[in-house]
Amino acid sequence: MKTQLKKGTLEMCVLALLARADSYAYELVSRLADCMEISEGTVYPLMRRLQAEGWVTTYLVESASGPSRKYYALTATGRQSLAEMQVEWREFVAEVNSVLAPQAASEAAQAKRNNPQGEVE
Amino acid sequence: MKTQLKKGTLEMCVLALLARADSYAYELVSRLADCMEISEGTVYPLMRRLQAEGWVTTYLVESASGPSRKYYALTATGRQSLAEMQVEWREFVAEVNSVLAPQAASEAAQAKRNNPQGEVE
DNA sequence: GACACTACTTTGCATTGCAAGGTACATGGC
DNA sequence: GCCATGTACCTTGCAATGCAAAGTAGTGTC
Repeated sequence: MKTQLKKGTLEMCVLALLARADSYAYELVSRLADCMEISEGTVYPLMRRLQAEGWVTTYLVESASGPSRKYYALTATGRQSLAEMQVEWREFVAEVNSVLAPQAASEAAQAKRNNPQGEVE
Repeated sequence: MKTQLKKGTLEMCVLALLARADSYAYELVSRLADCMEISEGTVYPLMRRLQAEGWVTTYLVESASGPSRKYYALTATGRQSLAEMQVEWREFVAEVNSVLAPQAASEAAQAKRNNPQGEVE
């Protein structure tokens, strides 16, 4: 079931990590493992998709001990898309929560208004 | 993109609606439309899946004006599964939020502790 | 009967996770 | 040198589950 929940969120999570620091794909897998998991079989096609969208660029860095690393950096377009995804995510979470418990959802909406990062709907 | 976000959540949302009142599939579509959308092509196979899992039972009710309606009712097993799904959903949301903004996520975790419905992790 | 609405159903497709398999490079042990 | 291990990259087949589109059936209205 978790796998299905993840669909649609991993791109955004990867972009969010890259917004904080450039990474190579293998490193992203371990950085993400702290909070959630993404498999290697997923991350490479995913990075390719992000690149095709123009959301990331790549550069190679020689490694002192091992193969060279292909780093990914967020583009301005990618940063913009990440912001839009985050808005969509928040709206989506609110929608689901309003289905699960309409009363609790309105409390969550209040908490969101008090969140400095949040945007008033 | 929204479509992918929805994957994994619709079963839970449908169970949540049924927890509040029995419904027939077509009605579920319109009840859900208030907060989020589910297409007809989705809801019927989904109801079949829920039934196969033993989470819902069905009964037929003659309609005064139109074809008879196939109502779905939540079973005790379904109610249990719904509760488990909700726990998983909350954990998942927290995970994603912690990736998006590690600091804001810890604030959300505090808000969750103050939520009477919440469960302390 | 034709049309619109309600209610149900199926099917093909697109998308995107995962697991498994593989390649290449560097290092260390035998 | 050969093998094992770890790092880093990559591909492929599959499963699952949304959606759109097509269809059927019952009822009411014109």
